[in-house]
Amino acid sequence: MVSQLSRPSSGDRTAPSDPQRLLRLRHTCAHVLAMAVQRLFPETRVTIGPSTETGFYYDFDRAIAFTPDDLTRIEAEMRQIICANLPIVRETVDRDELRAEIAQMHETYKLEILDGIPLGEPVTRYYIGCPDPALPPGAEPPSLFDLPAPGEPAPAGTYWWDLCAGPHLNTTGEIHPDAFALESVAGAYWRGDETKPQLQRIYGTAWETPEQLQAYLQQKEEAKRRDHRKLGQELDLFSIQEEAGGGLVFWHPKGARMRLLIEDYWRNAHLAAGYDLLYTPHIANLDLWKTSGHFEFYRDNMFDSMTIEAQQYQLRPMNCPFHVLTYQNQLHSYRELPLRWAELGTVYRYERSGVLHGLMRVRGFTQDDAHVFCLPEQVSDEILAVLNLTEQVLSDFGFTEYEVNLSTRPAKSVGTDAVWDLATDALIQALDNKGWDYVTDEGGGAFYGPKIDIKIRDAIGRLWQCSTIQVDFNLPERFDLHYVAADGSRQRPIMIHRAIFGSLERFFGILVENYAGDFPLWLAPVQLRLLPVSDGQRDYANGVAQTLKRQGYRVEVDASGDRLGKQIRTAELEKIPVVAVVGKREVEEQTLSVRTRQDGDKGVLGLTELQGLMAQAIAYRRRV
RNA sequence: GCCGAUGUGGCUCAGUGGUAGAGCACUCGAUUCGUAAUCGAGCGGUCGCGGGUUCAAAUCCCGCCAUCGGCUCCA
Repeated sequence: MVSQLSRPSSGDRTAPSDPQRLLRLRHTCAHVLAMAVQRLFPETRVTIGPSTETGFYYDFDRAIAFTPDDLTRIEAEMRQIICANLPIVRETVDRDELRAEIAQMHETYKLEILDGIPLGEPVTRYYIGCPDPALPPGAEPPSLFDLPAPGEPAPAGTYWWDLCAGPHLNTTGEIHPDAFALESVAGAYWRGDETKPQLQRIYGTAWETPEQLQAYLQQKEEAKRRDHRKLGQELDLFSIQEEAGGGLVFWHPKGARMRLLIEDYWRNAHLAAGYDLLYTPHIANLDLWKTSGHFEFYRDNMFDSMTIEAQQYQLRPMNCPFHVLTYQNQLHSYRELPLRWAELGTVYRYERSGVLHGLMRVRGFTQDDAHVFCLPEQVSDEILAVLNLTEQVLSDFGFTEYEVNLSTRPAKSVGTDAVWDLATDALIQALDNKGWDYVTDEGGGAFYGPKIDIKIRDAIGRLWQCSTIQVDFNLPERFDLHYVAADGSRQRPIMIHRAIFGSLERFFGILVENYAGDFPLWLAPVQLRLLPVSDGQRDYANGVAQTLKRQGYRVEVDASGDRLGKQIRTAELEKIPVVAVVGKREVEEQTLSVRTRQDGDKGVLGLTELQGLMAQAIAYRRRV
């Protein structure tokens, strides 16, 4: 057996960094993790352990839960294995022999994996360490706890193996012992299927160098610093309260002020882009949802219906049927189309308790929804117009980098293939006209039609899904919508669903994280705070505040009576963009000592200079 | 929903079977002060909720709720 093995060269941690090597390194880390776990907890059964974007994980089946202490021990064991610089050896094996061997080890998951490998494909295993031919199969190999010093050969027979297609590093020593870390343990279903047994997943992160690991950990800290749930609390923007229930958002005055600014911007942008606005109810007769198909296809996400005078009513999970009813309310000529109707429509969806997450995943939220009813020949241009509007809106909020997905027909869906092809082609044509690159997500569409999803990249490089554009041939059919064509015949309009923010709640959360709570001046809930040095300047400060408020600025006067240093500290902690100190000198000279968050002390300014500074930042949607 | 962890004043956290604590915030008093915390006093919690064990429960056990990290799902 040993003769078939290809021996690796010695450990090499200085190899040039390339993406393929990083994948191998992470995959090898997963194996080292599994080896460490099985050495420490021999009753554990192994499953799979791939690399991830930042590291690796391995799923284990073990009756007892791993504790944080266990992770520390496992990590130490991994470091032993790495420092022992054990060879990693690939072996092509006979399927039936391996099956017998695995069966004897009671590694049932591995057996399932083995049987899932198509006949004719080679079956390989990867050793860590070198199997000792003298050691009978299944026998306990020597302990790794008394490994030799790094660089010296490991004792013969110290090994572990995993059924695996690879590829891997050549030795465990190629992993830098200070460039990996175990991160967390979590539940995960076998094969990602919630009807299958739940396993314990240990997550780790791994990099080429300790510096890269540190950079990653810093990035994680940075994300924690920007967490909208933390900042939402600290800046008093919103809350989610246990008494009311999970996933239901309370907008506090400052958050509500920002939301109003966002909504105002949105309304103006839509009116300018040829949209009309609608307001429609939050509940409707259940029959409406049966007609629309939601009751059949979306029921899992709908709250239970309620009975009102022997009729069933349904809290809405989507706005589209209401816009359809509005369309249906009268006969439309082809001359009227396209009709573009937008609504900040609040919807309620049942989400399983475990998935709720701050503002990003809630049970009640407001979509910036719109539906375009148009002629078939208008579809492509209308989608292009939506893409343009989306780009304009997102970039005004500071997002200029996008990743675009085209999602095609899912398994659970309505309509004929021909109709789906037509809709998908219209989306592709619009994307081509816009000149945007996109990736296709096969089967990722809504049940009623294909869609374009736009993800935005935030200040620290993360992607967030916001905008969505969907072509729908289904609802017009179900509701028997029509328009009167030039020849007097009745024809079916095509419906485009679209949202730019997606959900106001989620978009707001993304804004908070993108700006880390340091909002551009046009969005800041409080733009300017005046700080009186002592009580004698309070009247002057109030007068200045009044003047600016009348001009539409959001201004406060610090009424705490604290000393100046404390007032500045408080304003900094609240991330107020501009503060103006008012002392005796300023009152005498009718000036203000201005300090901005970005630039610090701006010196003494007159009122008009301050207005100019602020007006410019607002006009350019900049931070100040 | 599932796995694991967590839940103590408005906020951040200490307290592991024996009379509930600190800092900040808040209120009051003194100070009227010049660019990131003035000093002092006071108010404030049936320790997430419900049940159980015990002479005695924030602490141990059970159930539920919420939050956090994941899985599945998703705006």
